[in-house]
Amino acid sequence: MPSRHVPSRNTPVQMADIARLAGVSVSTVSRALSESSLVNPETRARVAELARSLNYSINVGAQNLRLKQNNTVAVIVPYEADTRQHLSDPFFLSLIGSLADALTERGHDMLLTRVDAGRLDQAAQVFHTGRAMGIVLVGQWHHHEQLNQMAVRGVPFVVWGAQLPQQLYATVGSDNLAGGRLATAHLLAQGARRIVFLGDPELPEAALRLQGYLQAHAEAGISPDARLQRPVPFVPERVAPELDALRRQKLGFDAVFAASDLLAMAAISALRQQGRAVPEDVLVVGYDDIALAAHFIPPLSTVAQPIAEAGRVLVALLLAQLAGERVGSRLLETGLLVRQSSQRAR
Amino acid sequence: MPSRHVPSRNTPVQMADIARLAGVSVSTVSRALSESSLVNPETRARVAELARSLNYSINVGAQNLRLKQNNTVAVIVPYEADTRQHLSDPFFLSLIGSLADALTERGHDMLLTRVDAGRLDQAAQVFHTGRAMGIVLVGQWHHHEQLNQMAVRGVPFVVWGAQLPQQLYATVGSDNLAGGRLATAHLLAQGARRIVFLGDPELPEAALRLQGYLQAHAEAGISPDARLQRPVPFVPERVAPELDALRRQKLGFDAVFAASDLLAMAAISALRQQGRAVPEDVLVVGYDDIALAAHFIPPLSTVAQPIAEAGRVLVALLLAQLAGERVGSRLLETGLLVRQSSQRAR
DNA sequence: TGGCATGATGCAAACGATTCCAATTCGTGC
DNA sequence: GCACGAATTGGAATCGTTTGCATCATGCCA
Repeated sequence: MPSRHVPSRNTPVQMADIARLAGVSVSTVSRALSESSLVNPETRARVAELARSLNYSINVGAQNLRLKQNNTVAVIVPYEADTRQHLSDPFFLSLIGSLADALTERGHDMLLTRVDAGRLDQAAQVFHTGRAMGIVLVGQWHHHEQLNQMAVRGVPFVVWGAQLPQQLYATVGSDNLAGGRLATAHLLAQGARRIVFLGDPELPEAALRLQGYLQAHAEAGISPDARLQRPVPFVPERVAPELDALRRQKLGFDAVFAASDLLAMAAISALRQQGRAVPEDVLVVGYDDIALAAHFIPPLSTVAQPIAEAGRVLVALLLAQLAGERVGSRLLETGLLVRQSSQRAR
Repeated sequence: MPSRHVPSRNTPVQMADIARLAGVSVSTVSRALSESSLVNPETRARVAELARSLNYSINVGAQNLRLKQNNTVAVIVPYEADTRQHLSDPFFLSLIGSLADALTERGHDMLLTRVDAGRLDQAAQVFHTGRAMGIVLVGQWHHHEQLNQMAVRGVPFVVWGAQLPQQLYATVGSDNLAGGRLATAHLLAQGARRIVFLGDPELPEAALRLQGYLQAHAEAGISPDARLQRPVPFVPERVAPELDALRRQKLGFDAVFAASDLLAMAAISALRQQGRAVPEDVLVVGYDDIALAAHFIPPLSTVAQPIAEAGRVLVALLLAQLAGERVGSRLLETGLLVRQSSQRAR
């Protein structure tokens, strides 16, 4: 029994159907639907009405093929194959959300893809197969050379990450150096003298934050203990063992600067396990300003990255590049948000 | 000057190019590349080699058009137009990550789209325009009727959410009723007697959790104070005002059951502001088991939803549906994770 | 009334692949 | 020596649109 409201068609209606019913040719239908001035206003209205009543929607695949166009952008998230790590860091997820918003705003489709970080070159496939007009690469990466090759081959893409020397592609990222310096200077100003750095310096972004950390020390005339710089991957589970190791090695510290909020929260939690209170015994600053940072206990001081802006800028740069412009990298401003986790109780 | 490694072509290489260079017809190239047994093994090898050296990749748009196929799945996230709320709840972001994993595993592309929750019917466009073979709808929704209509029209889709009566489409969701009951029963067992419920009962999922809350009370022979059921949207900023209102109204309570971890964390934070400690003064249980729940302070008791499984099941159901099977809804098991936030200090 | 600009429409060739069918070559059995 | 089947290959139609070009009717002006 057919539905009461809508006659269900098994085969999708297409221009030819409308043409037949309207008694015109497909050419005319095509022109009418694209508001061409070549077609008689009356016919145009008739066709438009018919299309609407038939619930017609154009086949974008065919359209794209004919027009050699495409308005979908691929957002690619590399993952570490060895850990088979899933998409989980709230910051990157938020960035994806932000990209989704920015792309929808501009009327583009977003193709979300994950690729093995080791086979990053195959990211270009999505472009070469014509599935996407351009690529936004988001996430941690150590594959500078592969990206340069992609750029040489003319694949349009932008990267969320750190700006490196000899770089043939455009990146968007927060000012990691300044961020690291801000956070560390703040901790020093609060009286901290032995500050642990948590983060993976193999990732350019984290490396720059570490550099900022060192720079702040230099500016304050303090030479940091290198043993307090702890290379940990961005996985919260790895934090507690690291802090335990510090304790076993009897390396005292009075503050922690973590290269991500997730690490910072894990650190606070681990410290609590050790019986050390934040901020009373140890000061902590994170990085990212994820949604939960403000609601953490204690509220987490952190270096804010402008996420909403990040999505917009990434998209803008990609589109500019596609328009033929020669675009440079963009550094987004970072700001230090001082909350309770880094304020020495009076 | 051409690149050292790869001659950069401005126009993408296609079958015709290979055919010309190999001295065969496009038909043969097509067959060779699809490993057809119709073509001579030698020619096949020659063509394959040529394709590889030219860095050829097929144009999937054209292929899809010809084959009337399509292997991209649209993941649609409705948003509330009035609040213009962005994609931010960690749970939904994780679910998207899980879907991305499940789809990549099966070799499908994922198109991420946001639509105005008021215009949910236009979600079907992505299907009708042929951009996607099917749809996964994720997120909060109050649009039962619109979804039923989509189902009637034959749009293939599955929904993450609650199972409702008179439902013509398939949903996947955790057992919200059981989850709400588990959490509440646990709080009651811990000695709580006045339990606040935080969540928006206009959303079917939250409504079921509330129903579980009531059911647990009934089973314990306790009649809950209706004034403790607070309808708040899933926005952390709305929690503190709600708890303040409770205080002004002098409605005492000794526990909180929040319909999401985000709300629970906001609640703990707000309580702390009021000078009430968790779990010493108030017990708290959340819902979702987001990554941070375990690292919160105190570690958050919560009802775990199996996120990784959720993605896999959603995809499996959609594909089954596309294969012509008549699929029913699926309820995923929920488990209560008791951490410190709900354990009365001894 | 004839010529011509103008407006509205249709035909057919693309876009880049797949596949049915016909054509060609070759080997083989009678 | 001829017919027939198998193995390869090419030609051409097709998927659903767009668009250059040709066509045709109409109106206007001389």
